[in-house]
Amino acid sequence: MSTTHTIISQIFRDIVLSQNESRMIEDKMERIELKKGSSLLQAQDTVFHQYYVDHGCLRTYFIDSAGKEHTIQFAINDWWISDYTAFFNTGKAIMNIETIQDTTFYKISRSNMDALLLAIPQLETFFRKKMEGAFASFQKRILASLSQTAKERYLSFITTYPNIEQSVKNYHIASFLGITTESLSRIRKEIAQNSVS
Amino acid sequence: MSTTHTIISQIFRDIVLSQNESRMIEDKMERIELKKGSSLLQAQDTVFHQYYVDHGCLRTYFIDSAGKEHTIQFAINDWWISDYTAFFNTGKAIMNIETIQDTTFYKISRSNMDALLLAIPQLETFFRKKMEGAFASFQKRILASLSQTAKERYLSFITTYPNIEQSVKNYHIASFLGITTESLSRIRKEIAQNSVS
DNA sequence: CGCGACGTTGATTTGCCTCAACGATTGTGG
DNA sequence: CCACAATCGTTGAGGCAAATCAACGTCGCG
Repeated sequence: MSTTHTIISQIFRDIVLSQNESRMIEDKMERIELKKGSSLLQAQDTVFHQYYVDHGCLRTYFIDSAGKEHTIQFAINDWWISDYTAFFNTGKAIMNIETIQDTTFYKISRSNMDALLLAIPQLETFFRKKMEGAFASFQKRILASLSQTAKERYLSFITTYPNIEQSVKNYHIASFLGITTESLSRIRKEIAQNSVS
Repeated sequence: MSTTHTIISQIFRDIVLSQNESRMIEDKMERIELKKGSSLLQAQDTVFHQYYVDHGCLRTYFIDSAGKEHTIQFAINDWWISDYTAFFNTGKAIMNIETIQDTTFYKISRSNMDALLLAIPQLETFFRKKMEGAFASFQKRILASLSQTAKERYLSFITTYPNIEQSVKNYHIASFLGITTESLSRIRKEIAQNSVS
């Protein structure tokens, strides 16, 4: 059993695949290793791929009209990531994707994915579930941004991503939470002080 | 051709359905008319249905820990709406759904939908596309909340929903934008003044 | 070692909220 | 159909959370 074969059964462990099906998928995905700070996708590019992170960390971010970066998603171990809005229509990206650590990931193109979906119908369910999960987490973020203070959002962030803080820069977290680095720094200070007393 | 039959071909006009298929769908959907201010779903309810609006207006909102309402989505003509996070898992709602005008809509249960998806595979694509559209609009909202001021969000709101303003109360719009009614009022005043000068 | 990137802290400003009062509009019963 | 109440929208004063601007530590790396 090859290493790649092993990773395929790991990625799709929710469904049962024959050896043949596994090999088909393996053929359509490409393994890539990149150093920290590499760009995978830039706004205006046509989005052909989605990515599965084996280890390391990717993030999607977008740059607003004032030139500020906003992090939309971090992807660590076992997460899928892309600019999905563009990926679904094979349209132009509005987001950027980059590695923020040395990262090993697998990529699959929209056309290869469509072929696999036809050949292996169970994958339809697999990707639909991933989609529903992503949808739910987006909704959760909207609720959070409407109803929570920056401090509350930070606390729930470190609960959701308990180990991410060592991996990512302060300003990445700040841009995910929708605040400045200065504000994040003050929030951390406040939390540290409260937990001492 | 019955009225209901007509509406079915209207709802699913993106795909081609045989008369038989149309009738199958018709059997699984229920037409409902409700007066303004009626509740369709409350938080904690198990979510069994999604809804297609024929005419009128529905909204989903959630109530945060401080008791404040936040509008997540308006649904007018030809929109689908539900608490999708819960609908997908047949789980408990965190949102509420109500009519904010006299509304005619159709509802379909998860189990009936699953049956239809099996019987009419094209529907899989139809609903996936709807899903992708909803996903994109959620993403757009996250971007907006991260990068735009209340005034900018209001301006893009009235562009996106040009005719909704007559139908919905000020405080519904405010709760959608994540601001207070007072702030919305001031924003409107400011815009009116600028357009005069 | 020294430079650049990153994080922290302080002073000030700003956008929006809160609280309060007051018009405007809508709906309802007599 | 009018009168009155309830609901909704507007305006003002004051406050607060977070942004901005600026300066200064700190850490890692060539």
